Amino acid sequence: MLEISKQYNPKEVEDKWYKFWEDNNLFKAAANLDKKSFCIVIPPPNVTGILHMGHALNNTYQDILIRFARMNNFQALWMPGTDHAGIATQNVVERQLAKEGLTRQDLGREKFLERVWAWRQQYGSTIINQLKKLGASCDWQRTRFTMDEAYSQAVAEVFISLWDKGLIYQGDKVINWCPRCQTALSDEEAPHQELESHLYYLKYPFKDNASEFVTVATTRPETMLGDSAVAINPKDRRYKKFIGKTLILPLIGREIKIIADNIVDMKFGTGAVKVTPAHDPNDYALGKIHNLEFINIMNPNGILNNKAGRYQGLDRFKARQLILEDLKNLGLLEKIEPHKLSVGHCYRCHTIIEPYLSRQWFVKMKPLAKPAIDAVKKAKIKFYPSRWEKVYLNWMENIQDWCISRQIWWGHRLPVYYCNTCLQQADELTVNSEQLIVNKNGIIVSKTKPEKCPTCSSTDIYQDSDVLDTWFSSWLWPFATFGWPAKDEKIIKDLKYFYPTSALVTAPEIIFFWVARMIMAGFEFMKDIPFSDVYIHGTVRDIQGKKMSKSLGNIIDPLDVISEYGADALRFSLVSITSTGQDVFLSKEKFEMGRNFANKIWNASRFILMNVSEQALVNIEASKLNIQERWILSRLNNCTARVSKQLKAYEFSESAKQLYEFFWHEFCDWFIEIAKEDIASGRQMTKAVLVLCLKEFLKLIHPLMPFISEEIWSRLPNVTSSIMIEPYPVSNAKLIDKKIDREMEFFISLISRVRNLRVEASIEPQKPINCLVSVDSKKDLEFLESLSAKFKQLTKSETTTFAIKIRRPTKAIASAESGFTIYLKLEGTTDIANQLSKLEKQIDLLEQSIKNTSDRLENKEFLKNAPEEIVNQQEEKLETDKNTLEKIKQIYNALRD
RNA sequence: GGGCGAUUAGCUCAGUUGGUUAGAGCACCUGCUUUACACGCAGGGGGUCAGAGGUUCAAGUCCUCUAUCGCCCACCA
Repeated sequence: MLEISKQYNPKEVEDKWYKFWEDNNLFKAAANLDKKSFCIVIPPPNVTGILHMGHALNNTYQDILIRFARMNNFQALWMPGTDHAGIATQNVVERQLAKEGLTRQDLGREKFLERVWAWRQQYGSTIINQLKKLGASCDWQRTRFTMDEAYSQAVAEVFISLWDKGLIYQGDKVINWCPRCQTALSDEEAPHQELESHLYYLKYPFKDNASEFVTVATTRPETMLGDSAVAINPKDRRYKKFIGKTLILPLIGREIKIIADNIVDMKFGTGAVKVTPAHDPNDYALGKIHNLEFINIMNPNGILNNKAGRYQGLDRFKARQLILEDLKNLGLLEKIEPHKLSVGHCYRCHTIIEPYLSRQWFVKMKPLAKPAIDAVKKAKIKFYPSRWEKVYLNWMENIQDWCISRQIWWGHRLPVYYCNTCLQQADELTVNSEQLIVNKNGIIVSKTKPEKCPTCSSTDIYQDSDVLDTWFSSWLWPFATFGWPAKDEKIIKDLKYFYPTSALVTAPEIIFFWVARMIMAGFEFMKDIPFSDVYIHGTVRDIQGKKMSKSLGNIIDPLDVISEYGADALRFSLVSITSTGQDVFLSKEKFEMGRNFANKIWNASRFILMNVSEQALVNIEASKLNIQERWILSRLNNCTARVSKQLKAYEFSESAKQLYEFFWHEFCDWFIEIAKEDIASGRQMTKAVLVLCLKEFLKLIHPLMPFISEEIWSRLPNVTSSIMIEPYPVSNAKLIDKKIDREMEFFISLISRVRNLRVEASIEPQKPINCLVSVDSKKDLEFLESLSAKFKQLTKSETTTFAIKIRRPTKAIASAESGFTIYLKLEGTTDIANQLSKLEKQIDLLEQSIKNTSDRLENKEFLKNAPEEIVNQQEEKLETDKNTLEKIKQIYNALRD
C-alpha cells in the first residue's frame, strides 16, 4: 500500500480509465425494452471548435446527468456529434487559403468544398478528443455530423416537406446582409449592439424653388443616394401643404416626391423621413405601399455601385464621410447631433450588417410555432430555471419568418432547381403582399437533380447556388441523429425508444437559434416534443464579468486546467461554483478547490487502504455498531438522500456542496479522526464502516468526479468491475438517526470548546490537560462516558472527569454551553483579561438573545399566529440561553474574583 | 421602449415553501513537521443582507418605489 503517492496525480489516472471505459463499451447504449431510456443529445459543437470553458461547463452537466441516469439503471444514451457550422467553417478555410494568396473563387466551388472536407478530415475531431479529456461518456460510435449523407437526406426531406405545405417561399425582402461574409443572415444571426453615433440633418431642396428645403434626419446618410421619396405624417401641419411636391435629391439630382404615411413619427427628428426602399426594412414597406422605386446602391461587398453616381467604387463608410463633406460644402448639411443607435452585427465576423434588398428563401414560422407554444404553456416541456419560459414564449409569440438561404458554399445546398426554359417564358416572378412567390413556374424542388423539367421537358436545368442556414440542419438534431427519415428497422426501433429525449442542456443565447426551433421541428416532423426538460445554465465569464474571448485574451483554457489540476478538479470546481442559471465568473485559482478536494479524497482513501487488509470485511450489523459508526451511517444516508434529490432537480452545485461537506467535514474531520484509535485497537466493525462509507461516497461522487472515483474504486478490496455500472446509492431512511445526530453535535461542540480553551489559555498543543466536564443530566453523562476514550483522544487530555453539576474547581479556566460546563485545571499563567472580555462578549450576546426571545414569547399575537412548533422552539431556545447565561456568569464571576 | 438577472464577510458566491445567533470557498490572524493529506490540521476575526417604504406575530426571503451594474428583446429614420 505504500506505493500510493501522497498527492493525487490525475495525469497517471485519467487517460487510463477513459481508455478502459471506451474499450469496454461502457458508454454504449442501444434500445433495450427491459430498461427505461434516458437520452441527451449533445449540443453539437462546431467542427471548427476548440474546447472552451463554456463547453466544459455544458458538457460536465450532461455527463453528470448521463452517468447518474446510467447508475440509476436507465438505458442512458448521450448522443454526440458536430455541426458543420457553415459560415464559421467556411471563414476558417478561406483564411487558410488567404495565406496561400488564394480566394475561394480562385478554386471554384467544387475544389473549395474538397478543401473544406479535407480540413474537416484533419481537424474535425479535435473537439471530440477534448471532450474525452473532460470525461464525457458519449456513445462515440454513434457520432454524427450534420453534413453526413444520411443527415443531409433529412435536411432535404424537411425542405421539401415544408415547401409542399406552402411553408417555404422565395421572396424579395430587405434582409440582414453581411458585406464581409457576403451572405444573408437570419435576424438571430445579426444581434444588435448599441453604438454612439450621430443623427445627420440633410436639406433636400424643392424642385420649383431651390432656396426652400425639407430637412430629413438620418443615421445612415450614404443611403440617401438610393432615396426614392420623403415621407411625412399626413396629420403634420408643418408639412401637410407639401404632400405631392417634388424635391431634388442632392448630389444625384434625381426627382423624388413627398408622400404621406401614418407610420411617420412626427416627434422624431424633423418629422420628415427620407425613404430608401432597398436599404431599410421600414422603407421597404413604404416602398411597397406607395409603389416607389427600389434603388440598390450597393454591391454585395459593401462597395457602392453604379447607381451611386460619383461615389461608385467607394466603401459604404468612406462614402458616408465624403457625402457628408460634399453636402456640407453645398450648405445642405443642417446639423449633426450625437445619437445612440443599435445596429446589427454579423454574429460570425462582427461586421456591421447592411439591411439589403435581395431575393432569399424563407420559412413561414407562425404555423410551426403554435404547437411549440402550447407545449411549454402546458408544461410538456419545462425550463430550468423556469424564468426562461417567458423569454421563450415572448419570442415565439412574436416570431418572424426565418431567412434560410445563405450565399456561401459550405452547407446543404438548397434542393431547388430552375428550368431555364420555363423561367424565360414566365413573367418576372411576382410577389404578393405576403411575400409569396405566386408564379412557381420554373422552380422545381427535388432531392435529386431532375433529368427534365416536369412542365416543359426541357433539360436546361440548374441548381440554386445557395446553401441553407446551419440551424436549418441543427433543428433536426434530436431525431435526424438517429437516422430519420430512413425506415430501417434499427432506426425506427432506436427512435421509438429514445425519442422524445429526456433533457437538453444549453446556454441562454442558444434558446432562439436552436432550442425553440428544435421544439417546432419536433412537432412538425415527429409529432411530439423533442425533450421534456431544458436546463439552461449561465455563461462563463472572466473574473471581471467579461465574456471569455480570444481577442480579449482573458481565456482560461479548460485543457490547461485539466493538465494542471485534473479533469475531476475542473468538473467539480465548475459545478460547485456555478449556482443554477447564474453566470459564473472564473479565475484560475478557483480550480484549486476541486484539486484540493480530489487530494483530500485521495488521502482519506489512502489512509483507509493502508489500514484495511485485503481480507474479507466483517458484515455490518446494526446492533453491533457504536455511536460514531451509527452517526456516520446516519450522515451518509442523509447525504445520499439529498444528493439524489438534488441531481434529479438539476441542483448541481447543491449536490457538490453536500458531498464536499459530508466527506471533508463529517467523514474526514470527525469520523476518521475518531476511528483512528478503533483501527489501532483492531476493531473490525470500524474498518467495515470506513470502507462502506468510502464506497458509497465514491459512487455518489462518480457522476461529478468520474476519474478519481474509478481509480480509488479499483483499488478497494473485492472490487472487480467498473464503478460506472454500480447502482447509484439509495438512502436507507432507517439509518438516518436524528437522535444520534444531535448527540454527536453535542459531543463535537464539547470537543471544540475544549480545544478553544486550550488556545485561549495558551496551553501548548501537545501538552496533556486535565479536564472536568459538568453536565446537566444523567442522560448526557451516560452518553459522554460511553465516548470518554474518544474525548481523551480528541482533546489530548490526560485525565477526564465527567459528572453531573460538579462544583467549580479552584484554579481553573472554564467554558460553557447550554448542556455543559468545561473546566481546565490551570497551571502557570493565563491571560485573564482576555478571558474576561471574551466572556463579556458572550454574555452580551446571550442577554440580547434572551431579551428578543422573551419579548417574542410575551407577544400574544406571536403565540396566537405562530405554529406550535415554532413556539416550542422559541421556548426551548429561551431555556437553553438562560441555562448557558447562568453558567457563563458563574465562570465570569469566579474568574474575576 | 419593454423584459430578465444581480446587489449578502476583503474577494467570489450559497441561502429551499418567511421562523433560533445569516453560511461556504478563497484571503486574513494565531498556533501546529499530531505517521492519510501543508492541495493539510486546530483555533479565530470579519456582515445595518444596496437604499426607502409596506405586508406580517416574524422579512436576507413577500410587495412597491429608488439607485447602481450586467444581459436579452424591439423596424425611433
